[in-house]
Amino acid sequence: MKLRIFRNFEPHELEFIKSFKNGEEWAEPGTTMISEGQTSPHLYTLLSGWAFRYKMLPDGRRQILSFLLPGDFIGLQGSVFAEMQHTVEALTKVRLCTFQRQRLWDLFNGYPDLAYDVAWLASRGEGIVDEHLLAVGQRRATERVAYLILHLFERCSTLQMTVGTRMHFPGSQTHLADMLGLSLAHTNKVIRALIKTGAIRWDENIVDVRDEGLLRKIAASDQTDRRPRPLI
Amino acid sequence: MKLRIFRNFEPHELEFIKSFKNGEEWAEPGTTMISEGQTSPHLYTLLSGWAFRYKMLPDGRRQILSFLLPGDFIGLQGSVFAEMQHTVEALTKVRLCTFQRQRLWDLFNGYPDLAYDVAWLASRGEGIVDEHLLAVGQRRATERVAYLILHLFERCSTLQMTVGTRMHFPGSQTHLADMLGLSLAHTNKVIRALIKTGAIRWDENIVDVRDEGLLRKIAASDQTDRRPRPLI
DNA sequence: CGGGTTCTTGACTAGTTTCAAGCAAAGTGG
DNA sequence: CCACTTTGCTTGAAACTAGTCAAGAACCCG
Repeated sequence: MKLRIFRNFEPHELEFIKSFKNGEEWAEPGTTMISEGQTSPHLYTLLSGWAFRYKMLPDGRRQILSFLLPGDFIGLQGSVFAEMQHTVEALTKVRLCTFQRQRLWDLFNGYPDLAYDVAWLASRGEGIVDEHLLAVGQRRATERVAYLILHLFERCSTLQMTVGTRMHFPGSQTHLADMLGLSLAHTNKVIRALIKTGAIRWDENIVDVRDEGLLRKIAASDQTDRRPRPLI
Repeated sequence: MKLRIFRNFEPHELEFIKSFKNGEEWAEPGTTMISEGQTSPHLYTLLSGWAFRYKMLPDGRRQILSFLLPGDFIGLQGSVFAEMQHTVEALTKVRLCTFQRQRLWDLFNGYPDLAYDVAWLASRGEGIVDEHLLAVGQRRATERVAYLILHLFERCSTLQMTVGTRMHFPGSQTHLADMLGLSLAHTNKVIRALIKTGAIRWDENIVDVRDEGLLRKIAASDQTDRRPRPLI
């Protein structure tokens, strides 16, 4: 998986990444990789598959904070902090690159460029959550759904996980609802309505962005964001 | 301002911080310190006063992403990224410590402990936004307001900006509404209702948490978070 | 072939927004 | 120093968005 969206690394960096790397693991869909309140001994990079971060209220209401795609760091917050503030769950079967959390310190100590990349990824993560907060706080239901589709489509597109105007979304509508702060029933109605406008199609987990311009108009969105990213 | 909530620094670190530091500035309330889409040459640390980060939709709807209190970094995202993804505005008169953005690289390069602290602050920032997203996405109006009061009170308390159970909140109800994703009118009604429960009082920008337990119960919240933090 | 998800839809309800109006406090300018 | 404007707070009534409840259909799994 050599994408030009990843920046080039120096030989010594690659060497460190190799040594930093602890191993690879597979996790089945539904696996909880990291739990809120716990101190995980590992850090991960998502190599393939989808995952998501979420928080829950005592009574069970769940807010999905973000979806994680290949290249995303998992558990960084927990390694800088003491305990994780959120839970991470695999949405599909997932391949992970595992790191030892203690070695993060070595990284900061000896590999400033990589440390910078880590900060970059953390910063990018916050940017994504900011964008979600804007959507959930200010957009109405239809706009929100349209926004989320565009957001996911753009990220997938960067990772070459799209085929033309189509993208595979492995989550259920419940996942969308929990991400958007909407009820399942209403999320469904909005999706149906969006399909009727002709902006998208939606069959069997395949989302087809038929009319991106229209979808953007519906989302009340202008944002575009395609910057190169580091790979760790 | 020597608080024990800040960690101790090594002499060489203090020296670098001094050299890293570019100067101090004052900004009046309402000043836009950093604009979305722009590349600011500076990074800031908030030394005193309140500020807030926000994003807007094309039609003017505004989502406040977080409030910034003394010790918080401003513009970190923009310095790691190319351009800022949000706007930062002073809520009160504000004292800032300014840094040259380019020197952030020197920091990562020569001061891994400080770089780690920067990552820590970035990570903490994301945690705060996560918490807000949970609130805006899942809590209903009354719970949200209660949550936000508790959140601000705790942060102020850590910074010793509270007096007993009272805290000065320099924002207007419009700011609260824009943070919570509620209309101004409804925010006001909810605040009135909260006062009636006896959980809080609210006079002239002074919020008095009369019954923290009750407020927590209303917020459907358990979260507490008082960890030591680095000062940069 | 059940039994369990996920999706779909409709009817009803409730939480929130919108609209509107009034009031108090704080500026502003003549 | 007094209109006059502006800003922020407060409240009520009406409208509407989204939630809740309920039930059926489609699909998958064992």
